[in-house]
Amino acid sequence: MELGNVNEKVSEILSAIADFLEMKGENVYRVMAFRKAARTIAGLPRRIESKEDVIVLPGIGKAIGDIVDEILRRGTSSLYEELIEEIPEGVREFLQIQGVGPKTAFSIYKSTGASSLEELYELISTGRLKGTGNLKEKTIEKIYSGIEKAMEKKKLLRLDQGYTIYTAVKDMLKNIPYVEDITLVGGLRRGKEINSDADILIASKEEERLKAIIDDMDSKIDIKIVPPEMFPYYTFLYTGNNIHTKRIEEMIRDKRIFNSEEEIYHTIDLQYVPPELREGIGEIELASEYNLPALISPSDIKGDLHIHSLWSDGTANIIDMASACIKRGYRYMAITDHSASLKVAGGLSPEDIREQHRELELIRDKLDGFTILKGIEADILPDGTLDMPEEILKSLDIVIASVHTKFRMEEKEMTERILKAISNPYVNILAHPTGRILLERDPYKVDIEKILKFAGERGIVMEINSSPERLDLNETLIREGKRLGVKFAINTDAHSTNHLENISYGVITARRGWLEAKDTVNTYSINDLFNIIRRR
DNA sequence: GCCGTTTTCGGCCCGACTGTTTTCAGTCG
Repeated sequence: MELGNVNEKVSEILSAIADFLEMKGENVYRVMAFRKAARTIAGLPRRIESKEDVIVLPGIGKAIGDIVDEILRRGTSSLYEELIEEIPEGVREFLQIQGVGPKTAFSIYKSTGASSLEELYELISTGRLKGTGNLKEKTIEKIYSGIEKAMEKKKLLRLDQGYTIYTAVKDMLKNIPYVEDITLVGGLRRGKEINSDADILIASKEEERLKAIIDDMDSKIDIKIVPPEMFPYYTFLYTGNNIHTKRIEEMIRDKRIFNSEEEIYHTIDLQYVPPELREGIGEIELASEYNLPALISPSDIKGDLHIHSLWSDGTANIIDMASACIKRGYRYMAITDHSASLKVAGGLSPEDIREQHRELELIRDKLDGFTILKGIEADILPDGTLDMPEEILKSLDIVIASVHTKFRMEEKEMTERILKAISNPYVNILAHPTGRILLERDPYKVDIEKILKFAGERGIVMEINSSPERLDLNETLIREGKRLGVKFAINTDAHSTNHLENISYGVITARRGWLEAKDTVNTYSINDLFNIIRRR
């Protein structure tokens, strides 16, 4: 088994088992147990070595422990093998189609034998899905449009998926002596949240030899090999968008040999433009005045203000989350579990909150120089009220509000709903303000301009959600918000200690939005942060 | 499948929405 990927592999097999069991109509709690175990293991900060490492974890007992043990020993599980004997692995892809769940996926396979999105697409295109199983016209239509989206999605890469590929390629090539340098270029290096491929640039004098090695790589990897002396120039050329690179190229004329990317900009008397800014939207003018924003960097972050724990749907307890934050050099974190109405996420009732606070008091005393803020991620109900009584909100250090239900409201309604919620004097932060899930769910219809304006005027902090699946706000909205005087919080919305690492995606997105440290409240000291929050 | 400080069996995760179901099954968040 590949080093470092053990947890992911175990987690992947467990979640496949969950999917297959669900398709077969197994007891939902058994299914949930596998799914939860998969999530817990994926979120662990340490590589699991043995059964003993996992059976101590919440939600993992002897049965799943034995399965993990088997995967660790032989790389797979006999339960998993039995299941894919019955249902081909490709049938799981059907679950990615909007509106298709385990039951429909299984019945499509049973009645047609289709075992991949492409096969299913072919069946529908040629009208052969009609009359099979109990699928009627409207459902088939829905599947048809969903399947195109799902196939499209298969071709695209989120930021995290792109980095994973890059890391793997880098690892693979690191011991080849004639690979002199390697870098990410293209949209991924600029931090774009969705890309069609991972553009990678390699410096080598032995293009042909190298080509033979990288020839059969994934279609989503685009590798270019250039002579080492040209590496800085091509790094520049393949990184910026067209507008940016064309303008710079006109300025540098025919010169191609540089010692570094920095030198390219300095040669033409420009300030060095960081990759995230190379979008051709005014950065060159600012660079010519040496007046680019002093972009925020990961080391500016002093704390995370949106963190879940075992109290709701997180997979780690509060003390473990705190330790992980301290390890990152943070000075504070806010525990913001879900509130009561979000039943699926184990939302906390007012009584739960009081109990959680008793635990927090105990932990607080043990942590020197690190502050845990008592918080909540309160659900914004359809009418714009929060599902937490005022007396609880009053007792908290920080209140995050967010929408988790009724996504399909009309724009006017949704805008009013959110405005009402952030008018609540106890609300400090609006979390994931557009609700999008990249490649899965569109943002809800909302007049975001109006929200940003209101937030700017009233001192509501807008969240940049660092989860690579969300990354809302995007760079355009961040710039717009900044113009309207909005302050931001770059949060991870961590549900496990591993998720804290996602902060880098939030920071790169903030940089694309031209943010500086001072625009972001979680770069402030705890006292300054408290001052901002208390002003509400 | 997991869990338990009155339980080793019997609860866990629920409500809204949608489609073709005339009384509910499947999906989603």
